[in-house]
Amino acid sequence: MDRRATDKDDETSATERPTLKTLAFMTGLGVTTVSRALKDAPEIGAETRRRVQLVAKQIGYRPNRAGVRLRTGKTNVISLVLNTEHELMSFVSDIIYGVTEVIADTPYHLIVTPYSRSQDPLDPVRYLVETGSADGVIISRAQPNDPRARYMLERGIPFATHGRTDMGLVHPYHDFDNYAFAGEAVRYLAAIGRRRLALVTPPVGLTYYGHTVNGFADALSEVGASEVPFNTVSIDHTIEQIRMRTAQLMRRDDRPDGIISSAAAATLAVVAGIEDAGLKLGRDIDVVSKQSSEVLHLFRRELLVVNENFRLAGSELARAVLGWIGGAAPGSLQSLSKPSEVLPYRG
Amino acid sequence: MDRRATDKDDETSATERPTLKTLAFMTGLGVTTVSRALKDAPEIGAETRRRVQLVAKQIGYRPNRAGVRLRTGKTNVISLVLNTEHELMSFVSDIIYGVTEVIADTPYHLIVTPYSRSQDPLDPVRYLVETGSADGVIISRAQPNDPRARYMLERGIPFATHGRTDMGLVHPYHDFDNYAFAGEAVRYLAAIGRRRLALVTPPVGLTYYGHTVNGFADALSEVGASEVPFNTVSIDHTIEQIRMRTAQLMRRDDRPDGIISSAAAATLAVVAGIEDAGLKLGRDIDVVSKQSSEVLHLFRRELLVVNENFRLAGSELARAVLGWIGGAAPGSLQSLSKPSEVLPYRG
DNA sequence: TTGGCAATCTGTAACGTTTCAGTATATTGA
DNA sequence: TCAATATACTGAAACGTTACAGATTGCCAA
Repeated sequence: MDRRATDKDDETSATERPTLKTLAFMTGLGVTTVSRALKDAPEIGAETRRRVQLVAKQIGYRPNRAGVRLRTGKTNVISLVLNTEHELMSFVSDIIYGVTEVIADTPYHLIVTPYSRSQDPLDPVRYLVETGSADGVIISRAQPNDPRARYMLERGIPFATHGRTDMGLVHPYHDFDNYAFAGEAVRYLAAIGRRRLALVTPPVGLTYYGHTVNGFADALSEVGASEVPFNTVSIDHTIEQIRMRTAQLMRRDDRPDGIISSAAAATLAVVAGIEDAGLKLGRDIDVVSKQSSEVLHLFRRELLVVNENFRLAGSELARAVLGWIGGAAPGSLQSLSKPSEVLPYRG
Repeated sequence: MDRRATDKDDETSATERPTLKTLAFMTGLGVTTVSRALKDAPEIGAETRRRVQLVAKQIGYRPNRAGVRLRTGKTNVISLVLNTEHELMSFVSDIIYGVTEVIADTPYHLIVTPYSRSQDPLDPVRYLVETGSADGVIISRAQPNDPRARYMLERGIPFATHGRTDMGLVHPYHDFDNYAFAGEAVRYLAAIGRRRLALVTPPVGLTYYGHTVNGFADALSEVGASEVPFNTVSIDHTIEQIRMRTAQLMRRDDRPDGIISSAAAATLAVVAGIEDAGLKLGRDIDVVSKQSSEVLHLFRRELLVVNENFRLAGSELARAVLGWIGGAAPGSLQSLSKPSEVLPYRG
C-alpha cells in the first residue's frame, strides 16, 4: 500500500484527456475502485462513491469508447439502415431527427448505414452483425417475410423495424396504420360522393402494401364503392412514370373520380397527370394523400391530406431498440401510429 | 521456435470472429508480422505478404475497430453535424447519401451528430473533438466568422464546411455559387421584362446570405432593375410567416414583378402568398427559385428553377474531409458548384 | 574466418476499460 | 477468544491492435 506517485505515469500535463488512471491518481484509489464507483457498484462505500463521482464530474471525465468497446463488446452505437435510392421526397431526415432526439442523453451514437438498389438488403445488416458495429439496428421497408429480421433474430441482435413483418416471429416495430389510413380515405371520398376509386399503392413486396390494399378493399365493399385498378404504378416509381400513367388512366372512360395516394411525392405526380388529362381537382376528381410535411395544401388546396409523422416513427424506433438492448421483452416494444383524420384545406 | 499450439489459445471454435492472432496461428507467423503484412509494410517478404493477405481474405478477416481505435486513436468515423430544426424541406438525406457514396468503400462510418436550436452550435463540435469521436467533421450553415471552424482549426482536426467562411482562415469547403445564382436569376427576369425584383434571402448570419444579396445587388445595377425590399423574411422562417408576408408585400402598390427565392420550401409559401393576394404567377409576376429536387415544376409550371445538387455537396464534402485526413493541403480541398441555367418548365 | 549488414521476422508493451481473484480490515457470532 | 464473515478496496489479466526494440538468418567484404 505505497502511495508514491507511480514512476511511469505522467500526471503532469493537464491537457490530456482524463482516464480512469487519472481519476485513480487524483482520488488516491485504485483503478478498479474508480471504475466501480462510477457505475454505482454496491461494494463501494457511499462516501468513496460520491467522492469519485464528484471528481469525475469536475474534471469532465468521459469513458473512452474504444476501451469500453474492446473490453465489453458494447459499441454504444445504433445503426439506421437506409436504402439510398427509394423514397423521393425523403422523410429520412425526420426519422433521423426522431432517433437522435431519443438517444440525445444516452451514450449512444447514430450511424447511418446505406445500401443501394443493386445490393442485397441483407448485406448491410450482415456487415453490421459480423463486425459487431452496433448494439442495435433500425431497418425500414419491412417485408412480410423479411430475411433481415430473421437474420437478426437468429443472431440475437436487438433491432426494430419500420413497418411490420408477417413471419410469426415477434420483434419490436413501429408502424403507421395504413389499413386505417386507406379505410378512412375511402370512407371520406364516399361521403363526398365519390364512387370509383383508384389506389396508388406502396411498393409491392413491402408489408404495408398489403395493409393498404386490404384497408382499401374492405372499406370499398363497406361503403359500396368500386375500385378502378391502377396496378401499373406504386410510390416507388419515378415522378415521370406516375405522371404519365395517371394521365393515361384519367383519359379512359372508366376513369376514377377519387384517388388515394400513399405518399406526397407520388401525389405531386398524380395531380400533374390529372391536369395533363385536362381534368380538375375537386371538380372531376378528389385525391386523398398521405404526407409527412405540410406541403400538399400549398401545392393544391383541393387536396385532402392525412399526416404521417416520421419524426415520431424515428423516436419510437429508437425507443424500441434501446428498450430491447435494455432487456425489455421484444413483444412489448411494438407500436402502431393511428392516422389523423382526412383533412381538407382550411385557409 | 517451437510451433506447438499455444496452450491458452482456443483456436477450436470456428464461429469466433478471426483476429490477428487467428491469422498468426493459421499462417504460422507472429502477430506483428501479420499486422504489417496486411498493411503492405516494406519489411515483409513478398511471398509472406501475399500468403497472409490470401488467408485473411479467405476467412474474412476484418480489423477490430475498437482495437485499432484504442491503440492508434483513429476512429474511422466521419461526423455530420446537423441542426435538427432548420431546413424545412430537408435536403439532409441527399447530403447523407452523397457522403455515404464516397465513404462506401473505405473503412469509414458516418455518424450523425445533431444539435437543436436551443444549443450553442459549438457544443456538438466540442463534444466530438473532446471525446475524439471522429477523425473528421462536416458542418453546415457556415458563417462568415464561424467559431466552429476556428475551434477545429485550432485543434487541428480535419473538417469541411458546407458553405464558406470569411475569417482569412483556409479550410476545405464545398459551396454552391449563390452569387452566380442570384445574378443569373436577376438577369433572366430582366430579360423577360421584369424590373422590380424582390429577394427571399437565406438566413441572415450565414455566409451565403451575403453572397446571395451581393449577387442580387450587383446584377440589379448591371441590368438597371430595381429592388423591392423584402427583409422581413428569410428561408428559415416558417411557411406561414413567409406566406403571410408575401401576401402583404404583393398587396402593396409598389409590389415586385419578380421574386427570387433561395429555397424550394420557401417558394411554395411565396407562391401561396402571391395567390392569396389574387395575383397570377407568370402574368403578374415571375418567380425564380432554387430547388434540390424536381418538385417545383409539378407545383406550378410557371416557376423558373435553378437546381442545386445536395447529393453532390455531400460527396464533395466527404471527399474534402477524407482528403484532409489523408494529408492533402486544406487549401486544395475547396470546391464551388456552379448553378444550372434558369430553367423554365418544359412539357 | 569474422564482422557487418540487410532482409525478415518476433515478443513485449501499451492504449482504457472491466472482470477475476484476491487482500486487508473491521465486525459479528459463539 | 477465535473463526467466520462482511465491507471496502486492490492488482493483474484480457479485449485486438500497433510500435518499439530486438532476434535470427544469410550473405558479402575484409
